[in-house]
Amino acid sequence: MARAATTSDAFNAVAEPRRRDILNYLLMQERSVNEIVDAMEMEQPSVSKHLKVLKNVGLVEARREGRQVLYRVNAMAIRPLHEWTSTFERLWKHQLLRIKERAEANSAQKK
Amino acid sequence: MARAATTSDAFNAVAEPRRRDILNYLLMQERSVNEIVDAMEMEQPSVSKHLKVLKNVGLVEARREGRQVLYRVNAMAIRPLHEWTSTFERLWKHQLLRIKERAEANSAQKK
DNA sequence: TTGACATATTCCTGTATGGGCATATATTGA
DNA sequence: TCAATATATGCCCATACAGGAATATGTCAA
Repeated sequence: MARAATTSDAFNAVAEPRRRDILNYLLMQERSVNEIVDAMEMEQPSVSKHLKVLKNVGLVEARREGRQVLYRVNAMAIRPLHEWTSTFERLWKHQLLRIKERAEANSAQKK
Repeated sequence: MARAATTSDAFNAVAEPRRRDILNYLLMQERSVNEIVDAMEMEQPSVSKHLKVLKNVGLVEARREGRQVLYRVNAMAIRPLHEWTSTFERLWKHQLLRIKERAEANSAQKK
C-alpha cells in the first residue's frame, strides 16, 4: 500500500504546505481562483487542483458568481484536527511549566 | 515534484493514521516497541519505521532500557499543529453560534 | 562466545502524488 | 454564434511513500 490519499481526510489534505497557504489566505474572506493564483504565485492549474482536494475533504466550499468561482473556508472541517491536537495540550503545558520552574530556580541560584 | 516527505514536518508525519494511533497510544506513558506492536496489531518493522518518521520530526523521543527502546511523545512538536488550527477557531465558533440561533428561532416558530 | 530476545534496516513494488503543459469546459458580452 | 475571460481537467513524469519479507544490529544472560 502507498501513502493514504490526500483526499482521504483533512489531515492528509493539509499536509501539503501550499494547501495550508491557501486556507490561510481564505481565512479573511472568500476569494476567486484568480485572486488565489495571484496571491500564492502559483500556476492556475495547480491552484485548481489544490482547491479540488480541499473541497473533497470539505475544507472549502465554492459558489459560482458569473464567470468566477468563489472559494471559502469551511472551518468546521478543521475541528477534528484541532481536537486531536488538543489531546496533547496538557502534556506540553506541563512541559512548559517545568521549563519555567527550572528557569526560575536557576535565576534564584545566581543571586 | 512529488508529495512532500513524511519527515518534512509534523503535518506530514501525522497525516498517516497509524502514526496518529501510535501517538495516541503513547499519550499516557512511554512504551517499548513491542508494546506498541502488540497494541497496534502491526508488524514490528512497520512500527519501527513509523517511529523513525515520528522521531525525525521530533514527535517522539526514545531512550534505551536494556534490550528495549522506550518511546514517548514530545508534545511540544504538536503545538504548531494546534496553533495553526486555532487560527480557524473563531470561524467555526461563529458558525456553531449561527446554527444554534437558527435552531432556537425554529423551535420558537413551532410554538 | 553463543543463543535468544528486541529493534532497526534493506530491498521490493504498487500506488498516488504535485508540477508543467496543453486543452477542455463554462460563462458572459457583442 | 463567436471571442474573451475564468476555471477545470487530462496527460506525463520523477518521487516518495507503506507494507511485506528477509536480514542486520544491538543487548543481555549463561
